[in-house]
Order: sequence, then C-alpha cells, then structure tokens
Amino acid sequence: MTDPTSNDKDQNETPGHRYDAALANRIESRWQSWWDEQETYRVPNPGEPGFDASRPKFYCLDMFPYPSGAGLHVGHPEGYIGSDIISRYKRMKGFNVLHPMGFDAFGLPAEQYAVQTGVHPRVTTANAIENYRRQLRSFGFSFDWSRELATTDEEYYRWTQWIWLKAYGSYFDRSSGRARPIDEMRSALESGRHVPEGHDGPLGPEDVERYLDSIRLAYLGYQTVNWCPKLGTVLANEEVIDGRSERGGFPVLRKPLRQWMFRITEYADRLLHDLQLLDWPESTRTMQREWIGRSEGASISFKVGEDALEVFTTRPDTIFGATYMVVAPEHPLVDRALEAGGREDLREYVEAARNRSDVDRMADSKEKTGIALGLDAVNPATGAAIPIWTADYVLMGYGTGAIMAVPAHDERDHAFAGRYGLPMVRVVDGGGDLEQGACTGSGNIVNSSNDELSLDGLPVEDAKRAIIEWLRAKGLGRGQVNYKLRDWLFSRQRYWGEPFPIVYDAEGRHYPVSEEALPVSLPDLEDYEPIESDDPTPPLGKATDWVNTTAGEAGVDPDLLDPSTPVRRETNTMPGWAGSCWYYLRYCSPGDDSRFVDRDAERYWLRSAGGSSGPVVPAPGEEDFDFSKHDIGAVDLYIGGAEHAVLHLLYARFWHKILYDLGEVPTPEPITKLFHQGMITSYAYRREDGSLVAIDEVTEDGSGGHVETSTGDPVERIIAKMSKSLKNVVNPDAVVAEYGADTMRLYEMYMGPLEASAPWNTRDIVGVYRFLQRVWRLVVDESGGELRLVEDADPDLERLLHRTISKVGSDIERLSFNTAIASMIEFVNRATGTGLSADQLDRFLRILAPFVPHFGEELWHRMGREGSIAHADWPVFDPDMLRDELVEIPVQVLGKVRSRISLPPDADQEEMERAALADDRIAGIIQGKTVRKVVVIPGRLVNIVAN
RNA sequence: GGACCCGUGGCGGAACUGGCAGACGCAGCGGACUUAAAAUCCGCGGCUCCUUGGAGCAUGUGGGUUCGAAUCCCACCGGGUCCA
Repeated sequence: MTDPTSNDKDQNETPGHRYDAALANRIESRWQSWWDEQETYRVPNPGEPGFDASRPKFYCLDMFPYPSGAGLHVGHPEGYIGSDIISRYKRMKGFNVLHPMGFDAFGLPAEQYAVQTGVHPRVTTANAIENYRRQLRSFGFSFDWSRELATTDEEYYRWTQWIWLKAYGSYFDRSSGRARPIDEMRSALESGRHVPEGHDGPLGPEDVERYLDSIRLAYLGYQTVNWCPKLGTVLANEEVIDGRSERGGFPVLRKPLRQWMFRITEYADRLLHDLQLLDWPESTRTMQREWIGRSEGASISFKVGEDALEVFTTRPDTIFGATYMVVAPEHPLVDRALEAGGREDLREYVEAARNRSDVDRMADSKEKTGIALGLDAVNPATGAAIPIWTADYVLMGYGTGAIMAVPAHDERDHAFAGRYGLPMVRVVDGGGDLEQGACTGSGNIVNSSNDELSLDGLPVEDAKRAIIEWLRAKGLGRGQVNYKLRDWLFSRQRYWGEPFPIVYDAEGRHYPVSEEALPVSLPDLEDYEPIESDDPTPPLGKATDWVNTTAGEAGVDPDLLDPSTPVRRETNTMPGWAGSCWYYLRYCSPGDDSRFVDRDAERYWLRSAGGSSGPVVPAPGEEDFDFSKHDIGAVDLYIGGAEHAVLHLLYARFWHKILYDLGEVPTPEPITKLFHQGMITSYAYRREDGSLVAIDEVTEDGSGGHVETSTGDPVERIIAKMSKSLKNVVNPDAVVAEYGADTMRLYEMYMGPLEASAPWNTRDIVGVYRFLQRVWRLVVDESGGELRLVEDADPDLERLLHRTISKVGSDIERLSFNTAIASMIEFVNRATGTGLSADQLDRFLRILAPFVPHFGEELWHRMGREGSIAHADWPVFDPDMLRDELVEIPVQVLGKVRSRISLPPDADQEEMERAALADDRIAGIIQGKTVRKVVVIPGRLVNIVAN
C-alpha cells in the first residue's frame, strides 16, 4: 500500500491545510481503510502467528448492542469511546488487548419490527447489523472485527443450545453446593446408593427418570406464568411492570403453563455471596442483593384440623402475637373452603384477586382487602384457635403462600386487622401506641410464655433463636432461609429465538437432541406472526414439517430412543437473554467448531492478570483486597448501561457458574470490574401549551431564555432522555459529517465523568473542535501542509509535557477522560507560544491518539513514523520533572488566606513556619495577637491560629 | 413509604486523601490583526461594597465536628435511581 499521507495535494479550501470537517473526514476514512488492510487491531490467539505470550492480557468488553432499525444515537457510542480509549492505552502499555464487538440480534423487538414492516426478521436483522457495523466503524474503534459475532448466527446459537443442554444434563448437588452431571445421580439412583426422601428403597426406571426430571437445572415446570395475549408470549417476572409488559405496555394475564425453567434459585446463595468478590458499582451489587432477596426466618407449621398449614416468617419471635392467619387466594386451603360450598362472597373475592398482578397486589398504597375462610388454625405457641383469612396482599409465589399475622408488630397486618376488627396482642415492649400503628422497632419480648417456654424479657434476636429451637424440638418448625428470587422462566412463544434442542414422544416425554446433532436450526418460516389468543400457541407450531419428525432425524441418541420413533419438536424458543449470557466467552475463539470456546484461548483470555492462585475471598473487613491478583472474573473491564444491572448481569453470572461447576470455564465469575456509563440526555423544548418543539427550531433569546425560531414565542427548556417523541434526538452520522468522528469522540468524553449523565449541547462541540484545530495549526503549516517543528525544546514546556503524560495516564486508568482532555488542552495552550520539537510532538501524539485515533495516526505518519501509532509504546515521564523548584504556599490566619510565600516543595515544617511568620503581611496581621498554634502541612499550606 | 446517589458561576464541569473553591471548555466582555467581517491571537471573568489596594459574603438550606469543610456528622428542601 502506498503511503496514505502522500495523496492529499489537491485541496482547494482556504487555507489549504486547515483541520476542518472535510479534511477530518478524508483523514478518517483513509485510516479506517488502512487499519482494515493492515489488520491493525487484530489480536492473535495463543498458538497463532504473532502471538506474544510474554504480554499480560486485558479483556475489555462492551455490552454489545441490539441492532434496531433506527441506527445508533449519540448515547450509544459513549461507553464504546471510553472502552476504546482504555483499550488503546492498555495496548500501548504492553498488554494483549481483547476488545471485540458483536450483535445481540434475537428477540422480541426485531420480531415486532418485522411484523410491522412485513419484512422477515432475518432480513431486517441483517440490515440493521450492517448499518450498525458501518456506524461503529465510522468512529474508529479498535475492535478486532475478525471476532465479530451475532447471537443469530447458527454457529453461535449452536453453542447456546449446547450450554442449555449442559444445564439440562446437570443437577445441583446441595451437599457440595455445586452443579454436577446428572448421570452421576442416575447411576447413584440405579445402584441404590442414593434414595431420595420419601422413598423406601431403590427407584424403578420410571421413577428414576421422574426424579431426574425434577432436579435438572433446566427443567420443565408447570406454573403460573405471565401470559401477554397481545405479544403472544409469556414473560419473565422481570419483564412485567405494573401488570403490563415492559415492552409495549400491554396487559398481562396469569395462567398456569408448562414451561422450560432454570433452577437459578439453587444458586441464590452463591450469586449473593460472590457479589462481594466483584469490583462492581455498589448500586448494582445492592440491586442484585435485593433482587435475590435473602431473608432468614423460620418455617412453622400450624394445625388446621388434621392438616398442617406451613408458613414462612422472618419474625418467629412474635408467634405469641399471631392472632390470625392469611393465605394467598391461590392457596389450596382456599379451594377447600370453596368446596365446602355456600360461599359466593368468597368465590367472588378470590376470582377477582387471582387476576390482579403481583405488583398491584403488593402496593402499599392500596387498601388491604380480604375475607375469612371460616376455618381456624391452632397457634402452636399459645394453643389458641385463630381464624384463617385470605387476602390478595399475600402472594402464592413467595414463601409458602401463607403467613401468620402479627398485627401488633407488622404494618400490613396492623392495617388489615384494624380494618376487620381483628385482635392485637403486643409481644414486644416499647415502641409507641398500638392504636397509631404497628411497633416494628426492637425491644424485649413480653406476653410470650406457655407451659414449656418463656420468651419474656429476651431481646428479639435471642427470642428468635429460642423459639426456633423449641419449634424444632417439638417438630413444629425449623429455621429457614427464604429468597425472593424465583426460578427463571426460559420459554417464549415466539419465532425469533433459539429453538430448544428437545423433542417429545407420543406420551409427552422429552428427549434431548445429542450434542453432535446441533444446531437445531430455526426453520425459515414465512408466516412468523404471533398468534394472538388467550391460549399460548407458539408460531413455530406452524412449521409442521419441521415440528413432526423422527428421533433419528432430530438427532436423539439412539440409546435413548429408537431412531424411527415419531417425535414432535419443542416449539417454544429461548428468550432474548439467552445469547447475551455467554457471548463474552465466544469472543475468545469465535470460529471454533469443536468447543464453545477453545481451551487454550480460554485459559489465556479468561484468567485474571494475577494468574493462578484460584479464587480467594477477601477476609471480613479486608478493604484493600486486590482483585487483580486473583482469578475471579473472566472479563477485566465491562462497560455498559445500568439498565442491565439485574437481569442480564445476573443471568450471565448464573450461566457462568454452571459452566464453572462443570469445569468448562476457569473462573467463578464472568466480570471482574463493571462500569456503567451515564446517559446522554438532551434538551427538549416545550411551548406554553405543553406541546413540543423540535430541538433545531429553537434559538436563544439573548437573555438566557429560548424562543421558537419561527414565531418568536418563548419556550421552556427541559432535560430529558433522547426520544423521537420529544423531538430531541441527535444523529451521530450528522455530527460526524459536520465535525468529524475524532471531534465527536473528544466531545463525548469531555462532557463530564463517564458515569454521569449529561445533556448533549451542540453549541459546546466547537470547544474540542477548536482544540484539535489548534493542535493541527501548532505543528502543520496551514497553507503548505508541511510540518512546523522547533529545533530546541522549551524547558518549561518539557516539564509540563512530563506532567501531562503522567496525568493523562493516571486519568485514563481511573476512566476520568474529561480531566485528561483538559490537561492536554492546557498543554497545547501553553505550547502555542513556544512550538513543539519533533521529540515533543512524538510523545504528545501518543497520549492524544487514544482519544482521537485518526488524528493521531495522520500526524504520526506525517512525522514519518512507521507502523500504526496504536502499537507505539506509551511515553514515559521522569518523576523528577514533575517537581517544581519553588511552590507557592498559601498562608492562612484563622483559616483565611492572607498571604502567599514561595518555598521549595520539600521545605520542612520548621522552615515553612519560620517563612510564614516572617512574611510582612502576616507579621502585620498577627501583630499584637498571641500565636496559639501553627498548623503546617508540608508542601501545601500554613495556618496560623492567632487571636 | 424505604434504601442509595446527587445539588458548586449564565451553562457543562474541576477540586483524586479534610488543606488556595471555580481547572478546562461553552456562552459573554475588552483588545490586537482586518477597509469590514469571519477565523486567529492576547486579556478579563462568582457576588457585594469600597478609592488603587483590599474588605465582606459565597459550593441547595440550617446546625455541628475541626486550626481548617464542596469534602465528615445531624436535620430539612430539591432532583435522580432502585425497591415497595
């Protein structure tokens, strides 16, 4: 390839070589092509030519985008620019950097878009990906595009199905707290080494299969689900907000259905515990903790006639105050009361309650309603008969769907008891008037004794232990930990998703497709529209040729099922989360067709920098635990939005732990360090009548206000998310065209801290644009285009350059890009007076290039440097050069700065005190006063306390 | 209702560990260059008072700790996020 810098002679702007948008765009497309040709950002795997095993690895991952028809908006690249800067920096610091990009392309939005437009999702998805790839390329990101993947690629989802089969073929061994192959359990059952609870002797073949199906990590469950008729699919609890679908806002019904589930609840404890190992934002860890929702308490059995009513409570210590019981409207006891007949009022209440959403039923603001069942339970502590009610504020999905109500010490029970005139008994002293509300504070137990036991006088925590021990001894209960986390519903009645590698025989028994027969390809349906109905019917059911096949055709192991057996394929598909659960693993070796990730690549890219010591838990209180020294997470830095704080990041952790338990990945966690970029918001403008004005139809009125350009009417400015409806979306293609990608990159990083949200302000872009022009003009003659460098480096500027190199490096390390840019601007402003030597420009370009890679590459080559600046070394600075010979020390009297003295930075305390007291102005101020104390902070300040 | 985070010039923000508040940029003002403008370069820039020089007040509000607080503690007001 010819030197790309040599062919820009025929420019006819004035001046001919000014850094303007046209020149920036020429520079950018030229270097983008060159990087592609040179494979500048391709990083080889272990064993491949050019791989340097002596370098440490750095795996820097972005949350891959979901390509929509609308293309990227300016908020999208923010995190990508940040990760690109740190990737480029690490590369220059000598790391092998794995920095890949791909596309999350299965799922509801693509399918809905396809249904709307009538174009097949395969086509719309391919188009959207192409557009995204073009836009991402235009920003000059240093992605290794040879590793690109899409979750919709057959060769990708083949392994998504493979991982699902792994979970299907595993169970959670509670004694060791980890997943194991289910065949181990099978042989234990067959040999009689293991006999499950509730069985007397070894299980027969049918019972073995039934038992195994009941413990699989991926299992077929029958349970009430959130069915959205409008979307034609069931939704996870997480996808339902206020009784409506998160996407689209359609009503969601509750329906019992057979569905594939993930037994994520078995991992609740580990998912919770291992959070403390992660270098993640505290807010995100808190959210996951709350989502998992661990609570300690007791499971207690109340007698109802001959039967037992099990409840879970976190306050077993208040059992003497339990004056009634409440069960969920779905509880079997309610059905029993209904069967007794003659209870139309109960039937009406229960039917209404069962159709209300959980969130609606839980809302504190709503008045609590309920109705008595006409049954009594026996309080095991007091022996008293207490009435059983049903109320919709008790949910079947949490605990056992039944509670013991202690109105004196629980707010909801108190409100309920107050409404229905149920008795209250105080069992914890102190804490105010029971007429006013429940006493939920701590105190000592009162009114709590029977013939065998007295809790009176005990603090709450001791009482809990005592009552649990008593219940346990009596066989009436035991201590128990409960989680809010539910098993993960993994089936969707949709077309655009991964098919399950599973078939059913005529009796409805399920059989896995063998690993060798993967992938189970998604059939190319012409009619993929969801079937809108009250009864879930997956669109894949329409592919009758595909659905009805034989065991042999489908690839079921002949040992499991005779190949000629007619079978039906599973017609549900996996949810949109499936592909994103493990994509970070596939990037290590995206082309591997023998394993989901190549073993050597996995060992190199997924182990933490510190190496081989295995996971280590920080000791309690060990706050300076160095995460980088232990193998905890696979990815060193993961940047993406906080909207994925729970779902995606919890699911990915769960899959990773299964794979870890099965020996398929080397770390217990997927992500060591997580960072959320903030949101780029935008101004929006509202007329007085509340209607919206497009952002480009507004001008400033000169006094800080804004008016609509065409009418001159005042408009109100608000800050909001970018959205079509607010008419405030900024298109990145337009920004790149007007200023160039380098300016856009620099602007987004200069807006403020990466984690903070900030409004896009088009007016401010010129600031960084002018900065790049100033750098350009500093070293390039604008009329001739040749480099302009000085022979002798200015010593003060040299000092500042060292300081700048130091600051930019440490700022990048802590992802503080805005301050790094500010320090480079300061450097250039100073350099404008003196000019740069070749050596200075060389070093300055290297620290600038990660931010503006095209700009850096252009000047690098104009200097005659060989190869890409991306592979140059990060410049070193001399620590001695960071120290000034004299520093200005403020001298305060009573905390107010009254004078300044000039001293060497290493002046000792005595010297500083002497100099401060000797200062003329200070002497004047303290004259006639008594110096009580002199506080000296070496190198910083002197404070004299005198009065 | 609860938990957490955040309130700094006209605007975006800086101040990393309690130590000169307002770096850097935008907008604004003044000057140089220009026939003029644009571009560029130089300078000013929290508020109030006074005569240069300074003094007083200033980091949402009110209190506290400290020689010293944007930074730590308490209460309140406002905004955001999550949970309910």
